[in-house]
Amino acid sequence: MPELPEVEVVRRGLADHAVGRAIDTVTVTHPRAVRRHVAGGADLAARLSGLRIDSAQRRGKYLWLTFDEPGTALVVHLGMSGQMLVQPADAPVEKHAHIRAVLGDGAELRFVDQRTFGGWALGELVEVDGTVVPDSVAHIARDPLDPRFDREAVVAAIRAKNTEIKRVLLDQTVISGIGNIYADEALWRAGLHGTRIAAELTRPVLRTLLDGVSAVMTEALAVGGTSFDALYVNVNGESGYFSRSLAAYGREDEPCDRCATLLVREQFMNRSSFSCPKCQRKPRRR
DNA sequence: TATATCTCCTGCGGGC
DNA sequence: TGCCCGCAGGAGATAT
Repeated sequence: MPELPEVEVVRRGLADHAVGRAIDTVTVTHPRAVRRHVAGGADLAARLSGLRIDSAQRRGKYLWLTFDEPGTALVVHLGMSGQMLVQPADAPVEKHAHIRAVLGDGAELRFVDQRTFGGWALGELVEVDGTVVPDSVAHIARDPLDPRFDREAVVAAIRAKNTEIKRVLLDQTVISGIGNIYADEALWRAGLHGTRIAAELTRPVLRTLLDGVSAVMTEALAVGGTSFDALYVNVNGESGYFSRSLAAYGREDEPCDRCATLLVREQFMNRSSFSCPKCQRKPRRR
């Protein structure tokens, strides 16, 4: 499941293998992959044709390409299973390849997405808080790897929320890039249960939590991100290795690395949460 | 306005 | 073998 480290790996791959190349033609074969582009797949294909890719950028789990046409960006969200692959044009077409962009030198940029939660859309670049981002990304908060990430401002934003801390970590308008996996990992590192009320946590505790978020993402990025199966790969189709280093996520009934208590799985927000019942005490109420 | 819940989607694995 | 069902979860839509 692509979260910030996985999306950053993909962005770096696009920077290495797609930037500088021109787009000849684009073919959209699944309308759901362009549902966020309200003018439709034909419009997206026509507008991309002939553009040269100038840069690959990212905020949180969103990434976008800029072109030699100023002000225009191709916003890409990988959803749960999206892949951006740069392939030789004669390589076998993947079963779930929904968009194919033929690049000028014979390669193809392909958007492959089994569960079709992701997609492409063209957007206008706008300036928000001193940074230029696509308009559809304007509401997304800075992520922990952003050089202008303001930890104290995020601490204040979290303490303003009268809801569970895990919900807040997953709220991309407060802090971006965190999904279910890294939320569980950061909460485990901070010794916090996800149902603790955000507004009741102290500033030092939240600073520790945010430092844990940054650390786990940096460590994951260093080994290519987290892969459980073939659904997350970089632009060359290779998986990351951070799943071997996870301390909480997916480790139900395994001993906690700190205290050896067996980790538990609980339902939260219609998804699974993993925690240590000893290190991460549940709040008394709720 | 803030918070909570629902919905979309497909492949896999388990149970029968 | 084949069918059914639950599960995985990001984010926008809808409900409270």
